[in-house]
Amino acid sequence: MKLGQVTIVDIAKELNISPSTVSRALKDYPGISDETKEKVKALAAKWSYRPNAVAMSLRRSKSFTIGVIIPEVVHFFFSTVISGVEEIAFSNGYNVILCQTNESLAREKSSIETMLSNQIDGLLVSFSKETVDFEHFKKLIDINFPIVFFDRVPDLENTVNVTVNDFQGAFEAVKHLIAQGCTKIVHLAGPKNLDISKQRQKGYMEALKQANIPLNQDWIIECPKGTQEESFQITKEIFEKSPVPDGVFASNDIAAAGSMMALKSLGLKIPENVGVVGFSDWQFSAMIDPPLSTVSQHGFNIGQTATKLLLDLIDKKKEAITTREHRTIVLETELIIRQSSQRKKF
Amino acid sequence: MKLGQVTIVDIAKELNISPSTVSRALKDYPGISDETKEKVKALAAKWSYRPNAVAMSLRRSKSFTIGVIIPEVVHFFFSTVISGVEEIAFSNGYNVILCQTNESLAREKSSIETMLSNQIDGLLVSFSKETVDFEHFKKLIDINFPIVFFDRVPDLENTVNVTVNDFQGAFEAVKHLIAQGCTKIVHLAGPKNLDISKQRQKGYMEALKQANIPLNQDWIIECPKGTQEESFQITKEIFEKSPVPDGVFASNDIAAAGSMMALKSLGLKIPENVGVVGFSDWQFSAMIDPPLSTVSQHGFNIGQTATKLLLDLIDKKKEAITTREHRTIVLETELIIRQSSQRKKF
DNA sequence: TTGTATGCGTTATCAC
DNA sequence: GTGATAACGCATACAA
Repeated sequence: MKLGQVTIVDIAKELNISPSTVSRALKDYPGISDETKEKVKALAAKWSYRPNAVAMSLRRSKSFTIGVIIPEVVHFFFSTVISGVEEIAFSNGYNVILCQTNESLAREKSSIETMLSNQIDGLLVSFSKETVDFEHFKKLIDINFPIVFFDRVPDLENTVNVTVNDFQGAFEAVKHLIAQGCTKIVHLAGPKNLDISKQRQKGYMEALKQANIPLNQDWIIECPKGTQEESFQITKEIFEKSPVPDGVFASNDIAAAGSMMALKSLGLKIPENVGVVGFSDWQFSAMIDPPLSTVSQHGFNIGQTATKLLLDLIDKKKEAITTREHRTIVLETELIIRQSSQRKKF
Repeated sequence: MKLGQVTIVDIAKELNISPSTVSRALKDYPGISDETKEKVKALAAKWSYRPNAVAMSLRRSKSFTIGVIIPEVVHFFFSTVISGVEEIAFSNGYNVILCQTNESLAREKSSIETMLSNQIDGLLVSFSKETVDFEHFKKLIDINFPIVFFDRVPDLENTVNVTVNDFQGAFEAVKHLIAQGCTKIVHLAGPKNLDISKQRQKGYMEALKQANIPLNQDWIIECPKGTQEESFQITKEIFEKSPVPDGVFASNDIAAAGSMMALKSLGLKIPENVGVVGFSDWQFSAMIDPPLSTVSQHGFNIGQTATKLLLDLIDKKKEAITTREHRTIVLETELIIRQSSQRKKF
């Protein structure tokens, strides 16, 4: 019984055969006698031989590892996505190596470098809020490196993206608020440099337009940080002015929750005085008071879809199919109506 | 300008020097002329040379990668831990490769195999609820493989563990409930095979004992799944019987939330009729109605601490210090008092 | 059916 | 100061 890592050579020596025979026996190559196979496999099992994936990576120029770059792990949506990624990757024999950027561009760049150094076969990215220039991604795309963007997608050519229909999701959320009798609806918008923020804002505007409600630019407020405190503050300021709004559409649930706290502190009732809808369906959203209506993005599904696409790209690359197509998969959102917006029942 | 991966050999050829010289120049080895260094570094930069970490791993038998095994990514506590792990790993030049077991033992085993195959330098583990036999870990510990357990720690010798003081946390939570006037306190316990569950239950019992409150075994109910639905159901059943309890101490916040919903549905007021305290301080806990009192575990800190310990173990192994010590770092918890348990103010 | 030789990219150890 | 060589563990083209 050997200590530490047993190699193919150890087995070969013990059985007085060549390493290549061992290698072939272990992989059921045709043209190896059953007897040899048996012997090799038995000893491999006995010594609990474990192939060295690093050596295989080097030899075959393939690591069976994909990298995932996300802004933050501690973010319900992203952790859901990771879960989906991990699921598909694992069942296809791939490993997942993870880096969070903490919304920093510098960290994003260095993480990518490290991952490339580690010979990842492909990359899954949701870039940071600081990322406005996409050169570091463009370089990879130009050399046809498999990469799939999700949720936050760049304005670049020849990319493969997975997003949800943010426009439609926002549109329906606001349409719902209007149907519930809201006419003065504030939009707590996300960071301006993210396309998802723009789309959600567009959806908001389109819903107002279709209902012939005039747009009040003062009621579109950017929440760059997206924290509760921020939206708490912003909501307070707006609702202390006149005219007082009767609806809030927040671009994420955390902002919505902060907003709800502010409304409560002002003595306003939800949904009677103000209807509120968020975005993302965080885990807490069903549990707060009142339960928050929101737009679900199905993060698990995004993760799965993005990973499947990435594995496709990796396979295609292997087959030397170099025609790279630009593709964006848009998954549908789902409006989840809870109490925070149900004014018609009250 | 070369396409694809540039190697040390490419640079050597271009400059008509040997690969070893290039290697040394890049790492500022003594005994290389400044001129050569300049030339090499310039070309490396120009061609954006990126060292092949896989080749280095093979050569040096060190991958600068650590594996993390957790039950679920979509679990606020664990995602917080990951965040801490990633932080320390990254700043020490290590990569993090992640596998979730989904609470399955089979998956736990195969994940570990894969990671070992990938030559990880160390392992961070919080094992699955199914894991009652620790042979697969024992094997690793016996060969002195660097491994640190966190949160859920095994009953094995010579392990390095990071936990929080679950006993003390539970003790203080229940003591607080008693101080708030609760005398009939139910305990929604965690899975029996986890030490953390046992500790929390002990803390619960000790607090009762010190207050001379007789223990009612019927009021310790195991919630093996830990879902909201489960604790909702269990709570309903208990509170429909007589005598009706006036306090709930749940071994996690999700269970507490489910319990609170059940209480509300029974027309009971929180905290007036029933005081509730949870465990873990999930993100949603401050936002539900009423805000949930809970015991914070400081997951980020756990992740950081465990990773630091692991890197220590890895370094020690390198130095061939083989005296393995058994060590358990116990981090303190923090009782966070919110409305769900504040009966004295009402 | 099996063995030999070579190379994946890097670096430590000699040698010059 | 620099170069040649071997080795990390494995897979495979080519021999036998």
